[in-house]
Amino acid sequence: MLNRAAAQRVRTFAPRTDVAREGEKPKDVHLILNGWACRYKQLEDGRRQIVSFFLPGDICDLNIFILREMDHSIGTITPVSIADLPREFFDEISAGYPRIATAFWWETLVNAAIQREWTMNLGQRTASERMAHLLCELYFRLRLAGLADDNSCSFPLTQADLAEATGLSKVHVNRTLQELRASNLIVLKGKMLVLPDLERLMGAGLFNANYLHLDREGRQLDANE
Amino acid sequence: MLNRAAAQRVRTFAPRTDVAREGEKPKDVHLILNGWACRYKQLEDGRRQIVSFFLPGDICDLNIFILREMDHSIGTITPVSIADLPREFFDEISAGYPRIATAFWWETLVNAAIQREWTMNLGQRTASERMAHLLCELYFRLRLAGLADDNSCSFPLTQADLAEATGLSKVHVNRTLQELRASNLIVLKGKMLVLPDLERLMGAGLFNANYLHLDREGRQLDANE
DNA sequence: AGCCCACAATAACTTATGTTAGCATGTTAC
DNA sequence: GTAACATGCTAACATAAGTTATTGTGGGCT
Repeated sequence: MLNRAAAQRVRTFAPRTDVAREGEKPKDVHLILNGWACRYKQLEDGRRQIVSFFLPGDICDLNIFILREMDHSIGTITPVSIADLPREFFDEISAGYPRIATAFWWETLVNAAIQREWTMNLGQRTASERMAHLLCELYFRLRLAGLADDNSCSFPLTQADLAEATGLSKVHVNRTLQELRASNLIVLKGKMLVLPDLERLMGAGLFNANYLHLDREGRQLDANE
Repeated sequence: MLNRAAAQRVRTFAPRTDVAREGEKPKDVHLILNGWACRYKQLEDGRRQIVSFFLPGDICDLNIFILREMDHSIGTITPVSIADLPREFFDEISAGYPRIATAFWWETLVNAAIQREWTMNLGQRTASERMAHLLCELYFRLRLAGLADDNSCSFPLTQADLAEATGLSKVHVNRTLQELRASNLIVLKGKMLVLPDLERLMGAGLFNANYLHLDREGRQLDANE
């Protein structure tokens, strides 16, 4: 179903380019087929915040076309291929396929939960907790998408990206990563992340996976674990 | 429609009590009829973050019952009355009332946008920008709900609440409020907030109302302005 | 009235994180 | 191979925000 719809229109983007910009009228819903992207917001003076990451399989803002204009931008991290799902696609589904419609609500609610957790992350966690937490989240999500090995995954984010996502300065991100390395919690080198002791990293980040709602019926079976 | 449904079951809560707790199975959707409430998350060591505020007319997490368990708690600030909307209510609506279903999507998407803006707020804005921004948001939302005068509104949050919402310490919240007072941007006393110069406060908070999506068809007419 | 308690205000001091700058390393293009 | 650029690393220093503690203030009880 999704695959058929996705076949309708696929576009590819170079790394570090915008897929959609704040202020534009949202048209289609985007399904990430491949690569990493992010949602970001920017202040007039240039300060940027990455507010979420999109991994393969993620859908950007279901039904976003109900709003008049984008309040954020979407940009790529790596090369990305995206399927554009038109409005009619969703109208059909909500009319005729209640189980799929429910799955869409699920996706929307989980994304909202992730956004809340980010709020918590930025508001309450220290730099190293925050970094550990973010790495855990990305690892879990990648694993769910079948894109992580037993304790490692590919990791295309630069320290500058991590800075924009965590609200820390680039220098402090570097310090924080050194600290996690020194504690043998991570091995991060050349776009590859290894987590030798996920349990301890989760502890260090006060990470509780409940907000990812991994327990949805049918979901658990798809995950590679 | 909403009113009829709301009549089904209304409960009242004392200030500073929980309406729902993290870990519980979500059952109904809550519609706030009266009073202020908030969504919050808590770390094992007690650190708390308020991740959003609920004002009268707000709906907490539409279709939340699709998830297996709550990943956050809902607590009251003031005395609150709440209507519980059962699952069947939403099933009926999405089956038979597409315009109302669309309105629900709108509510959901705007809440997501607010949550993103909070992420930005915590990640990039300084303490006083952050505080100014939060006050602007609450004022705009109250005005939309018909609960604000020309330049003032009732304001039941304590400095401790503001600290938990902004990720600042109580002491620093106090300092920050003093600073805003000294610049004649706010008058905050006895649960009443006056904004003598909204334009300047918005400037101080780098506040851009676009994320509230006040421009929805039909919405603008209801707002008291 | 007088007590209590939550809330607000300040002060003195500590610390986490930001800033600026310079250098090292790696990757891509020609 | 080497220029050019992006990314990563480190150091020295500056500052915003946190911490602890004390005092003030006002509203609600009995």
